[in-house]
Amino acid sequence: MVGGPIGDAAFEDLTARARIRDAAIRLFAERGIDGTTVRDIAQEAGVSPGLLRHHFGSKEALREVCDAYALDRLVKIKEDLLFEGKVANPGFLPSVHPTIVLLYKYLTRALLDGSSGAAAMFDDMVTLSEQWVSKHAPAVTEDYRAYAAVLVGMQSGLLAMHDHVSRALGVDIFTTEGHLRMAGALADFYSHSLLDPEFVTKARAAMEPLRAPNPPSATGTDPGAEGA
Amino acid sequence: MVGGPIGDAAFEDLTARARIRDAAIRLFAERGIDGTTVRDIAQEAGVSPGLLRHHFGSKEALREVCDAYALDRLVKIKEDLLFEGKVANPGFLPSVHPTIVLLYKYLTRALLDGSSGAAAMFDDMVTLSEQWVSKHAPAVTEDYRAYAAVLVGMQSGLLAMHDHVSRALGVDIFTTEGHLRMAGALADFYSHSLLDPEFVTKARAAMEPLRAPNPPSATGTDPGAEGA
DNA sequence: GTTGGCACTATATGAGCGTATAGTGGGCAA
DNA sequence: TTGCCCACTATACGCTCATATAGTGCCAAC
Repeated sequence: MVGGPIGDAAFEDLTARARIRDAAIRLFAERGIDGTTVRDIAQEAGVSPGLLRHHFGSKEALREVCDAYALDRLVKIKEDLLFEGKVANPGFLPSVHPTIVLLYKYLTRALLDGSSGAAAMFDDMVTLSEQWVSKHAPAVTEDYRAYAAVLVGMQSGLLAMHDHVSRALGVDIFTTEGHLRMAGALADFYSHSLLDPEFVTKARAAMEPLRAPNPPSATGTDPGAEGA
Repeated sequence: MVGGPIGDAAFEDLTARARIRDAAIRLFAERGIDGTTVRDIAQEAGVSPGLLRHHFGSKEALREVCDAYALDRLVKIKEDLLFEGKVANPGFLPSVHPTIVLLYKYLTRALLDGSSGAAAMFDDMVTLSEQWVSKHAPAVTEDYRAYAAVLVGMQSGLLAMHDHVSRALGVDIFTTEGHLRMAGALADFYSHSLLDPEFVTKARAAMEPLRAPNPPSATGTDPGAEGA
């Protein structure tokens, strides 16, 4: 059993504690930690602010519970999908999809706001990617660790830029249509080389002098600069 | 003339207005908008909170001035580098590097905190990338807009994940050493195909059914999932 | 030398925050 | 019936924030 979507149904069937936790995850995901007040959470959960304190002690403690719960929940869903063979079950994926979207939004926020649990997840993902790349695509780089860190950083960063990417695309990337469009572009990205290897070799050589002990770094290949 | 680094020298030579603006850019970049108080800014600039109000009217107005200034400053520096031929001038790049790093940090924050100026910059970068890709690498995708949006989203998102990437790498990516390491991985990323095109074609086909009108999107290729 | 204006400071105000605590009501054991 | 526990509410405290306003001193114009 994976449990219902965090967002909606069976609202009054949940214990107040669970309602508070779910409301917190929703609001934290949408507005960030500092952008959410305990009063907001209490109102969203339909309880008094005092009850939140009664159950969780403090906002920070509630947040840690949310971190752990979101991480755990996402792992469980993925296990169900991969090991319980529920991918084959049509209707399972659509049923958990809203929850997955919410959890990704929450964890992305947690990454930006600085949560130790999310940071550990990030590190795990880097290590897993590192192993995957060195095993399945060993020729792409000589520095697996840096490659993996950049890969995971760009993936999670892309989600962090959700609003801007959606705006540029004209469609929310968390809708089916938007997600497919983004996934298609990502697939292109991973399966084609954007830059001429020769050009890259030259650029690398041009940067080489900076590796000398003293002077600060270059900006010519600075990420976030112009398109390429 | 590009002006001195925002961060440090000639502190007391600047007008109070400029000191306040520079202090705000520094603190906003480091702690975010909401994480910075007008008292912090005033103290950092060595003036009273009242003077900040006198010159800028409100925190939000100050922020807009900072947005415009940071954008303008970065454009000017890039123009100097590209069109004034100052790239050739050794010593120019190292002299402006700290400022560039600061401006990137600031604009990344502005993107995350939601500034209209930064959003416009993002859109411009997407459009520029779109044009560049369709002209110089037309074979990589059929959907230039989505490709460009993802490209820019990942680049800026990577900077947004600065702390986590640096931690995973064991070195701050805004130092020379860290930057070179990250740039190297990025170069690998852009010049080699990570995934087998055949595998991608299959994955794309597997996702195709979702394009049907109704059901929500899939998660099998969800970005931010495991390494690949 | 006086006046006017402006950069600047000190201090006040009111809202909103997290947190604290006293109180209430209903169900359950004895 | 009595007593007690516990989920839950109402209210208040202390703090910090952005913002507002009254006041000060310098400097240039006349």
